Amino acid sequence: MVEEALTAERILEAAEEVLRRFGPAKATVVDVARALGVSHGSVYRHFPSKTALRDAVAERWLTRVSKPLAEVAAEKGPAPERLRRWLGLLFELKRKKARDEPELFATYTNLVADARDVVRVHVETLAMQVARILTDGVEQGEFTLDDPVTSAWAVFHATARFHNPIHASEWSDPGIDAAFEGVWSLLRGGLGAREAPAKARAKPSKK
Amino acid sequence: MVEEALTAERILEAAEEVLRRFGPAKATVVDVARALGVSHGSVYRHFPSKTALRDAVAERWLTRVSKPLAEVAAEKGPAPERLRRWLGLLFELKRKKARDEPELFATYTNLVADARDVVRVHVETLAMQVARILTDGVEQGEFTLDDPVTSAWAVFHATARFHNPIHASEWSDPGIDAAFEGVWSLLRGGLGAREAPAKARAKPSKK
DNA sequence: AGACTGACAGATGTTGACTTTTGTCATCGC
DNA sequence: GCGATGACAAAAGTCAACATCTGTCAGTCT
Repeated sequence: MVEEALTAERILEAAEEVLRRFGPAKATVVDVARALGVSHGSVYRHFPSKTALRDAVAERWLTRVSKPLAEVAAEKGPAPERLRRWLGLLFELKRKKARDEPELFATYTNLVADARDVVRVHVETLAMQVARILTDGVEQGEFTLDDPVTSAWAVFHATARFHNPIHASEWSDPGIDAAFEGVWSLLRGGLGAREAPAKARAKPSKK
Repeated sequence: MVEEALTAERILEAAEEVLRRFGPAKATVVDVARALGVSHGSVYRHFPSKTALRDAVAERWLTRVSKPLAEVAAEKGPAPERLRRWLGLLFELKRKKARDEPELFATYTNLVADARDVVRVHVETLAMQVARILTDGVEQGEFTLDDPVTSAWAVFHATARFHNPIHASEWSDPGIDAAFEGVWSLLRGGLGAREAPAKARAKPSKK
């Protein structure tokens, strides 16, 4: 009988399923191995530690968050509206994960608390997406900014309440959407947002 | 021999000292009573529960935070500079507390996690101080705002990273002051900050 | 009579013996 | 030889017996 080869990919799928079922507190490497019908020693042939396995699961999962955001960031339209949609989508995605996949979300929250590398990379990816939108906006004359990267981080910090899982318990507060509106409107002003001048549409003027 | 009467005030002092020594996890009502040389039953004559006692200690402590801030909020000078100083002082005070009084700070962090009333009042007090500065700024023609109270809350949410104790572990990061600068500069723009027009100094124009 | 006590019940926390889990590695089978 | 195994040591987690703590109240002292 042909057994399917044990690959990192298959382990990740099984691990995600096990995490989804038992949560980060109860899921063990033995559970993952059992789901695959192998010994737990075999899992250690593909991942150096349980932590590495958990990080890898989280990384896949975080990529599924940042991919739709990357699409928005790469759009061509007006930057202020795009940034608004991007931030709204980020908040919406995180909230949805927290609601619909509480066990995987708990795994992510643990990673954030540990300040693990996966999270740093994820956050940097997102900040660079914001920076891209801001740069577009500056080129299109819609934003007034000295340094889009610094501003991108500032936007990220200022909206922490709406995407950092440490604040997840506040996401069901009744006033949270109004709070988001308030912060957004402050940020839009802080970025010097205005209608793109018609001339800038055709060809951005120098500097 | 004349024993000093057992008052709520004396209990609070002893409780604060006990909390400072043992932290919120280890301090007991019996410890507080022992420090005062009375039975723990007597403490319950003045506070209905351990929680109420802890809240009362935290309230005293939080007042010591918000009082110097209230002084800054009540100053007369230019509002943008005043807001900047107010936010900087808030951040500085919280960081100092976290560094110098870790046990009392842990008590406060627990209260925040429990979403207790004392904290809600503290946060509302602070937001109203911000609102006051913003209102002054609008009257002096230094800010452009539809609704200073909404903006005050937005400022508060956007700066959560720099005063919410849930983020205390990030306050020793090397980049934290730069992050604060970045967020501040975004906020200042978002408030429509500008030099106060000379005419406004004498008498604010209507609306 | 009112402030305080101390014994008490139920809730909460601690301890330590025991179980499970993580991670390693010599060995196996294809 | 390569991937997998399973026996093993060390680390971490469980759980029940035990200890402490919270909150109450009948009763003492002044």
